Amino acid sequence: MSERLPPLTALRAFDAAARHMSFAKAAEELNVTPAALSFQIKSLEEHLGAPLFRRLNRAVELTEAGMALAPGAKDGFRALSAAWQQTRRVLDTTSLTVTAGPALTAKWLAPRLYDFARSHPEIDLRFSATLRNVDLQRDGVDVAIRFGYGSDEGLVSLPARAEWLTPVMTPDLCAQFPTPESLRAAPLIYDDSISFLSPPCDWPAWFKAMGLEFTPGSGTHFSNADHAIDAACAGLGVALGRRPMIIKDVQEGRLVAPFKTAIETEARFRFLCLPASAERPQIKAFREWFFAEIEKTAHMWDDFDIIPVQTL
Amino acid sequence: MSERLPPLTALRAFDAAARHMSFAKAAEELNVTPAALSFQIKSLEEHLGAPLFRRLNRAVELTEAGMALAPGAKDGFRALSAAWQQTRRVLDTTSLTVTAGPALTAKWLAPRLYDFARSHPEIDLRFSATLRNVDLQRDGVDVAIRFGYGSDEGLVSLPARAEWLTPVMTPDLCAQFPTPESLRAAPLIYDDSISFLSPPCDWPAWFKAMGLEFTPGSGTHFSNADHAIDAACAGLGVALGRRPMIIKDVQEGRLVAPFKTAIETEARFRFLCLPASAERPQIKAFREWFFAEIEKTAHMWDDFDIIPVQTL
DNA sequence: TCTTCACACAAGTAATACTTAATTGAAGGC
DNA sequence: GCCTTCAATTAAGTATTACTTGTGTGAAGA
Repeated sequence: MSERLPPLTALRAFDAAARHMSFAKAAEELNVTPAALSFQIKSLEEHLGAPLFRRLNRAVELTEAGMALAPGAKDGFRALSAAWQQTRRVLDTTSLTVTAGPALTAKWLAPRLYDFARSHPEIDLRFSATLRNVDLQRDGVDVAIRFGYGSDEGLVSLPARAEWLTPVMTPDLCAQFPTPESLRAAPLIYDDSISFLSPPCDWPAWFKAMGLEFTPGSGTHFSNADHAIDAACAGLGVALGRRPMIIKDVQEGRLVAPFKTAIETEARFRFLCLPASAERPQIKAFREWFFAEIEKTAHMWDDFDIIPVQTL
Repeated sequence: MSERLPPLTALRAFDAAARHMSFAKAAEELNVTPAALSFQIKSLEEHLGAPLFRRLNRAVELTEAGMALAPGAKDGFRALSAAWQQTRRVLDTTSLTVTAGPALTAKWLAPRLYDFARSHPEIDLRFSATLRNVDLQRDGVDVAIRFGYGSDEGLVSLPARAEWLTPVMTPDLCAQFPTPESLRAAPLIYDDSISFLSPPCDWPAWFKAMGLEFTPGSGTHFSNADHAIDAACAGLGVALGRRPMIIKDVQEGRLVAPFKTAIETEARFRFLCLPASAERPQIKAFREWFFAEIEKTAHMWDDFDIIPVQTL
């Protein structure tokens, strides 16, 4: 093995050409003329002592050697590029991009974010509500708040408080169904966004926790947790609401949570960021605000019986 | 984020400097003068708009930004380097480096390799017997033959025939201990190199397979399988031998395997190579020879009862 | 205090990368 | 079958980048 590495510009030219399978497109990506790119590839092939591309009529294809080089080159440059982007981001102490699911955004984050923005006017806050599990590195997102059991390989992952569910409804509806037993006759609202939980955290689980027989009947299903809660606010029925989703509506009297029993799941919200970003000032500020904000309302549920769903 | 990537030579200079934490040593690695390297780092810092190193009296240390960049840069260049080396190796159709454990080498491979070398005179064969699990990519090894249950992430892994164990001893000793029952009084040889197997494949397991009571007494222990077999050849006692380890000595009459019952483990020998190497001619030739060689002697054990150890 | 060590700077030079412009060679429309 | 178009190549000239030599600076250690 003569040397550790060939000329890097030539290698980058090869990477672009292999990804596009076209010298012209690769040249465009690198902002050079096709001639320059052709020359780079040629010089790399001379360096190696064998062709990397087979030149066809109006296309190119990789040789054996090219096929051996292409994936590693792609990975290598991707790693370098990611590292560089991350370095640029570390230097940026003003902007902060946060992503979270639509339900948490609507019911918990959005009403509170104004408070954060006001106490940190130097931070340029950008927000992206999506269900898609974004790639922090690739998508230029600094912080993600995600719900689930969490397998956050390679990320800093800080779990929030335990998550549990309790029935909520309008005060009017509560007058009609004042007891857990009577609830079985009430119109029930199902939140399908947490149907992935195992063991399940749904109406059957809650009734079981109360020691009540329950045969699932019909009910209204919503794919988003915030829609389920909104439906409950509108008096459509009784929803099984998660702590962060119901807190605002309960505080402001639109909903009541009359039965002081909740079922707890092991799934939680987690605060996620890249390790290299964990101590950046704006991220530290957001993290501290986020967890402080959760603690602020923790006392509200002191009189609840919390029953872990896996013990049912 | 202005551009995708900074000048690559500058980035490589940074990588070397960060790995050595010294501009002088980095310059030496890249075969340039310290001045050139210093200039490269400076240009990279200008590109970024912030310093990457903090210049101390007679040392340098990474800044926040430098610490963000260094690991990614290291990974990136390592990936590129590995890809390049692999590409060079793909072009080499003459040399072949094989590694295996000392026991398989002594008892199975070494006696047969001459045959392979003779029928492939064009291949420059290099052999490395070690227990260490070498990294094919890093250590420039083309093929590894390893024993175990196999978790060969990222490698082409071809399992050999099922592996089983049966008692072997010298003919003289066999006259003294002609039956499985009598074996309990015989001097037993233990091969500790397979003590990691689960469920265990040792003397208690074999006697259990025979339906015999057995209380483990003393015995001679060897850390290498080949030493255990050698001891059996010397008449020291009865060893529980694996198929590839005993075949030569049984064929040539030094040992006999009188009890036609063997215990089978799920662990096997695997033929391992890098995916990019799988179709290189010399590796293909070696692979085909290896598996054909195993088949050659498969008939020898046709009259054996093979009892999977996990059913015991 | 003097020496040594590690890096920085400046000027000049060597090497490399890139552009423009013309060329080849084959596919596809007419 | 001819012409057009497309993709890559080649050659010559130019711009840019990378490197060397030589000198300078500041601090640690003898």
